[in-house]
Amino acid sequence: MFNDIADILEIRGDNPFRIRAYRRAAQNIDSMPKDVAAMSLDDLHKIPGIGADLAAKIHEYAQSGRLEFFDELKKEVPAGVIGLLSVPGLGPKTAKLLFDKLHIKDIDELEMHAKEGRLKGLPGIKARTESNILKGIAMIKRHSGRYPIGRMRPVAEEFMDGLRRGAPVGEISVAGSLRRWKETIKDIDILVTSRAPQKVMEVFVNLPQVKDVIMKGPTKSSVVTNEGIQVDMRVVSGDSFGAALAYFTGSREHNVRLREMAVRKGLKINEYGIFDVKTDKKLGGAKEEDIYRILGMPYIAPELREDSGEIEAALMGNLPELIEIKDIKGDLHIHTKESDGSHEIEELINIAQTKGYRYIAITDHSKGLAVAHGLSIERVLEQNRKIKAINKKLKGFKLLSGTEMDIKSDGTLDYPDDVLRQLDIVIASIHSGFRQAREKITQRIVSAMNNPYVSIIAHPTGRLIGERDAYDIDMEEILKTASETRTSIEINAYPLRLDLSDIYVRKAKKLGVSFAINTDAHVSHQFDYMAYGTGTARRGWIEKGDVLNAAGYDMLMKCINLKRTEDTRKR
DNA sequence: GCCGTTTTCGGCCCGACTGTTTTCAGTCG
Repeated sequence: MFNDIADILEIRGDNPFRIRAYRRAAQNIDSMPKDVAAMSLDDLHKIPGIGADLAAKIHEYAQSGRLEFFDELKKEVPAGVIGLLSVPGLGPKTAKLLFDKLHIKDIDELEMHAKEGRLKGLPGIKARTESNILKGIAMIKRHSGRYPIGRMRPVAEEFMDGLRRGAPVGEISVAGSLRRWKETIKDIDILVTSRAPQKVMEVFVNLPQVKDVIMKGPTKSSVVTNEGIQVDMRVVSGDSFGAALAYFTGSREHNVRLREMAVRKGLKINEYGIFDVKTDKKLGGAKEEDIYRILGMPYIAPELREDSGEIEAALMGNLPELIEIKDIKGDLHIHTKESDGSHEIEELINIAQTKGYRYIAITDHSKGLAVAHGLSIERVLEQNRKIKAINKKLKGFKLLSGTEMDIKSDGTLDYPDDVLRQLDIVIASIHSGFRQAREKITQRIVSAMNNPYVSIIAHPTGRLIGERDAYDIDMEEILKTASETRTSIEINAYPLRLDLSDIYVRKAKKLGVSFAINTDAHVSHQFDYMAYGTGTARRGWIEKGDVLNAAGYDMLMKCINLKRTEDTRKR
């Protein structure tokens, strides 16, 4: 709602800083793990960017379900006019013009007018603008919104390969939200250094996967792929690479904070470097670290750059030592041919060893998940025996016998304790009853965590990004129970899941929860999904010590057995 | 509309590209 208000204020031509205040508040609320509707006025006021006025507005909406200010604004500018802003190249000034002069109230009306050539002749609009608007409308009709990161990474890699092969590039890097490992990505940002920017641009806009060129200048170009994905590229010289990377990686909010700090110190930051304002002398910019160092801070990892406390932490020397992919010692959630995977155990061991892992857990589905050929008690015990036999032959590598046990829709577990006891590790997860009431689903997971043999809750919210919403659970209750019962929460690295999500990961960490970062691999190449898992973990400020499968084998087994022997079950 | 070891009033990040303009506004990131 605050974003909509900001849009309307923008169309009205209101004070830009007031508009920014609404946007900043919206962004900060969006990244809150807590429901702001349940917060007191005092607590609301503590959220950065929310002062007396916005706190009162949130409160008003939480109490009455309405916001009078918003209702009043909508009388001035109909909701559909806000929608016009989603057309690329069409901003608030044009939206206002179209609404005032032609009474265009939504995208359909805009398309009609444009097709009939009735936009031409308005001040500042000629044939070119009209056709650009039509192109923009066609584009948002094809696809609007964001793509899951798993879809975007490979596209970015293709572009970078194409540039490396065909263009005179030095350094090359993804930037933007892709580099920050956000779970969904709007467009791909690529930064390169080159002494021949024009040449790079020519190669870029002529890559085979490019369908349309949105803009093309000497240092900055944007294209759209055949699939409708926008790719922005920026070329700078080597001595500006760091500054440009920082600028282009964002987030916008993080950059604004840095630049504000710079201004107070008599400095200026842009994509070319960090400068002394008075002398215009360049103080740095070849490396990202320059910017942070000159502002008096340690380097802040891209995943943290959301203006959600990382700058304060950096200034205080309290930044986390984020987990890295090389810290991962094994994958604890893997399927074999026995259920719905593609490989035999022996093949999986080979793949794991090439990854440098010290152990993996074999966790096929349990009997309740018949569609995935879940293992009967007999089959899982047979697999357990087989794993123990293989283990004897392995050197410097351990195989854990496990299961991804279904938490059935009535809340019971799919295997009895005397079966679970024989396995090395038990993951529990939900595959049915997604639409049950909040208390019911929460209770299913809580009671699974209260079982001493359940070490990990896999994909705890069941969401599939862009396809299926999370089921309705009381996350607070689940994270609290996880912490109390020494149950790890999975960060499922499957790119469509990324479940637990970054915001909750950070909250869980504050509650003392431990994590397992697992790929849920069903086929060999999915072992590579681990990077998405660590990316999400890093966005949640996770350190090596928070992660079960960053521990060595002995410590891992110690953690699992601690819960088993302690028996924290509520009786 | 927010915010303050420079300020409770007066600031609030910075630059590239496009299309329409004869010098710049609008849009975007």
